[in-house]
Parts: sequence; C-alpha cells; structure tokens
Amino acid sequence: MNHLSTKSDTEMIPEDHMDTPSVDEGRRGKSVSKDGQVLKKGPWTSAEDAILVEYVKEHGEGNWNAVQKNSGLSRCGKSCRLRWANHLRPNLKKGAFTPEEEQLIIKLHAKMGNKWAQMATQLPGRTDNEIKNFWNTRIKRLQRAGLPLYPPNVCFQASDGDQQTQIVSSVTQHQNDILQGNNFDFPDIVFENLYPDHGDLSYTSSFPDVSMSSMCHGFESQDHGYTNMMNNVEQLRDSETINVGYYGTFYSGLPSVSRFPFEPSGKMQLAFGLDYPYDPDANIKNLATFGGEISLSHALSNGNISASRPLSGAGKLELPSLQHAETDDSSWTAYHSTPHLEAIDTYVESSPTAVSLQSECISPRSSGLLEVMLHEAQALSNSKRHSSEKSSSSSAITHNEMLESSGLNFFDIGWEDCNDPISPLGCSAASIFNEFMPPVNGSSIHEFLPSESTAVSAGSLNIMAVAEQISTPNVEEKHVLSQTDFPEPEAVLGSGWLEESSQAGKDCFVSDDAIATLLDQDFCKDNKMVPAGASSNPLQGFGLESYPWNKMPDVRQMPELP
DNA sequence: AAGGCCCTCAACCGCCTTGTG
DNA sequence: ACACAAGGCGGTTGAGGGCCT
Repeated sequence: MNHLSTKSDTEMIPEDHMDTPSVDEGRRGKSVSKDGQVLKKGPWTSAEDAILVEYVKEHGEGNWNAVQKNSGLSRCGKSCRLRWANHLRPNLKKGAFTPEEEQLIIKLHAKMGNKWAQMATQLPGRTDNEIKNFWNTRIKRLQRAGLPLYPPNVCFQASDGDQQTQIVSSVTQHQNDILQGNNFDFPDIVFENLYPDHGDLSYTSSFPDVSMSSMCHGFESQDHGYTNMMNNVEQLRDSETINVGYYGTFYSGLPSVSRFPFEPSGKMQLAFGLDYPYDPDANIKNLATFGGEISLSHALSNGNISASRPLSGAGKLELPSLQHAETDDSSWTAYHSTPHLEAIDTYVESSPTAVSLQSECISPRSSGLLEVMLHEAQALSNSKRHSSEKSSSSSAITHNEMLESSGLNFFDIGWEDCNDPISPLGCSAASIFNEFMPPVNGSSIHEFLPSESTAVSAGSLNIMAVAEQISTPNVEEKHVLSQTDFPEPEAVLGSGWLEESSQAGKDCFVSDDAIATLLDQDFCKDNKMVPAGASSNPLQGFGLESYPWNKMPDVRQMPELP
C-alpha cells in the first residue's frame, strides 16, 4: 500500500519527506529495512495513522515489525510502536498538563528521576514522551527564570532509582523538629558541610581539601558547565549581592539553597559537589587525583554543572531527580540572591586540618540557624559519644565514627560501614562527588575515595524529607531550639535552608503529604534494612563494586549487607 | 515587515533488557 | 551459553510556530 497516495498525505508531507531525502537523511529521510523496503521517516500522515490503527485493532499491540510487513506501512517497527504509544492508542490525554498532573510529575521526578516511563504509569493517558518534554521544558523555563526546579520545601533523599538523589517533599516544621530532636541521628555530613554565612568556617575542615578554583579548573578543562557557574560566582562576588555561603551546606540543612539560581536540587547538588565533605584524608587535595570514569549521577547531573555531559565524557548524564538542567550564565546572574562568596573563598582557602567536627570549632556566631544547628548537633554528638556503646573499628576518628558514636545516625543503618558515597545516600553523594570530579579512567569512585576514614556517611546524602507541611518562614527559628520527636528521618534539610527558601516555597509549591509520606516511608524503611555490620569495603557492603556510577541500582535493590 | 530567537512537540537514535530458539 | 530479534527507555534532534526586536 502506498500511504503517500492519498490527498491528505500529499498535503501533509513535505515534499522533501516524500520524494527526496531530507538534509538529514537519517532523521527525516528514509531508511531501508532489512528486506530492502524503503522505510519512511519523519512525521506521520493521517493515512499512516489509519493504517496503524487498523492494524492494531486487528492484531493487537506488539510484534511491531510485523506491521510493516503485513500492512504495507513503510515504517519500522519502532516507529510504529512509538506512534501508537504516543499518539494513537486509546485513552490518551491530549493537551496541556493540568496543575495536578504537573505537581505529580514534579513529585514523581523527585522520587524517580528521569524515569519517564515509570512516571507515565502514574499519569493515566500521558506518555513518557510528553512527560519528558514537559520536564525538559520546565527545566529550561525555571532555570531561565532563576527559579528552583523543585519546591524549596522539597527534601532530598537517596533515590529509589539508580543513583539518583531524591527530592522528596516537604519540609518544615517537622524538619525543624528533626533537626532539633535528639532522637534522630544526623548524618555527620550534615554538620561537616555546614558553611557559615559569614566568616568563620571552623567546621569546614571536613571539606575536601579541594579548592573551588581547583574544581573550577577541572571543569573548565572539561569544558564543563561548571565553568559558567564559577564565572558567575565571580560576577556575584563583584556584585556583592551574595547573602550566604551555601556551598557545603547541603547536609547541614541547606539553608539557602533556594538562593541558587537553579532548582533546589541543583542547589543541593551544587552544595554537595562543592562541599562534599569527603576528604578527611587530606591526600585528596586535588581533584585531579580523583579519577575514574565517573558518570554524573542522576543526582548531580543537574547541578549547576552541566547536566548534559559527563565530566569524563564517557558517561551519560542522567538528569537527576534532583537534577536541574545545566546552569547558564543567565541563571546565575538572574538570580537575585546568591551564595556568599566570602564563604566560598573561605572554604576554598580553609585548611583541611583547621576543621574538626568538634563542636568547639563551630561558631554559632557566624551565621545563624545553620550554625546554631551545627553547634547543637555537635554538642549532642559529643554528649552521646560518651554513652555510645558502639565502638569504632578504626582507631582514627572518622566521620562514621563520629556519626556512630554520636548517635546522630539518622537511620541507624550502619552507614559507618559504608564509608563511601554509595549508600542510599551514598549514591547521591557519589554522584555529587562525581559531579565535581575530573574524569579519570575507568575507576569508580571508591577507588579514589579516602578509605575508611572518609566514611562520611554516604547515608548523609540520604537526605530525606519528612516534613508534612510548609512552615512559615519563621517557623524554623521558632523551633530550631526545641526538640521534637521525629521518626527517623533519613536526612533533613536544614532549617536554615527552609528558612531561606520559605518564601519561595510559599510562592511555588505546597508539599504533598502523601507523596512525602510515601517517599519517606519506603525510603527510610528500605534503608533501615541495612545492617550495621562492618565492611571493609563499603562498596562491597552494598554489592556495588560492579556498578558504574551512572548505573547504580536502586538503593532498594542494592544487595543488603551480609 | 523581516529576521532572529525561543518554545513546544513529534520523532528518531542508540543503548539496554528481555524473550526465544 | 550464545545469538538474535523485539521491545522499552531515555536522550537528542529538528520542524514549525509564536514572540520579540
């Protein structure tokens, strides 16, 4: 059958599509099937649609290659399947997404990342392609506007999908409570990453001794989007419009992530990447030392760092659930509020040894909530340390140990045993880490991670939102000093973050309790399954040795520790 | 009015997974 | 165990239209 024979066909098909190959033969021209039949590409005509519909009615879905053989449709099987799935199948919704759908997509993306097909199953009548296009469009739009991709009240947690970090939802008072509660365990990382708004960065010692400039350099060399970010940082520096140093505050509650010109997730990632607290081992002072074919993880790919390409060039970036699209100059400059550059400088210049987790080092004066929280947590940690029955297997005080002894371990999942970024959070952490790591041949992150001592709990990255509602901007402050019971949050966004972003949060998003609960529950539940057994190789502990960073299995699918 | 830019969407491509012989 | 085919999935591309200058 000649589907081009009808009037409608000739009207609809550009001449070059009909008779002559388009400039892009591959994409809009024709191809030849195995049996020598010329297969048409490009837009479908109504006649083709009719043929396909008729065929499916008669034979049902599946066996798409047979369509071309049996119906005379000059389309390859894949094309037929796609056409059917995206446009012809019954019950497809057409038109713009409803606000409800949009919110659901946002939430699903926070949980799943770029799992478009999975997301589509939650949106009856919608296709993965639609959702994907919607999301990509949204990313661009929000980025351009300097708005966060995810609601500020969204929290992050390790993803349930491959290495992606999840932003789950909500936040708030509950979060504040979490931060203050003594029943929960903070990922040590939380405090290690704290970055004061101003001045004293006494606790920045836990930061990797990687300077921003180094990072910048590394990325520049990779022609990485990060360069832009740094350029903008410079601009920001000049503009003096910066309020807070968020770099390195991710775990600490992300006080001001919202100030970043990108979505919170991106901010988070940025924060993660920049301050990823690894490196208790001062050996890693140069990003160049990190090697590996690191694929940006889902979690990080969106950061300011371009999500479009892997650092190594060998990996594939997956837009993280936390992801946000690559940041461009405009996004940075457009954003009215930016990270405190002084803080950045401090971070960059701070000596790795200068920082300790000791609460004494924390300077509550420096900046507000984060500091307060940090200080408090440290104190908590110290007090608990003495009573802790757990003993560290390492003589050196590691982050994990800190975590362990402090009782701040959120999930009590034995992250200490997984002293690498590959815990549920680890995945994210790794991702983040990767994000800023220069590509080095085929090594996985664990190859260059400081070993035992770097046990910064990957779990720390498992930041999970459990908050139920959006609080008022001041709620955090009101509650930050109070202690509330909190049911094992996986991670908590700092109240500071909440505070900083509260306004934005009010403007753009209201968390969904159901989603938050869902995410919270399943993630926490799953992560808690991880026994606290010791493992010399964290990766092994999770059975991740063989997982490329960009192919990390869902946390829940990770082999449990023995 | 014309050109450029941006956005949206449909479609293709390549890779991966799964099923089958 | 292996090879192959089919299908699924995510990323990317290009066309077309609208908006802006």
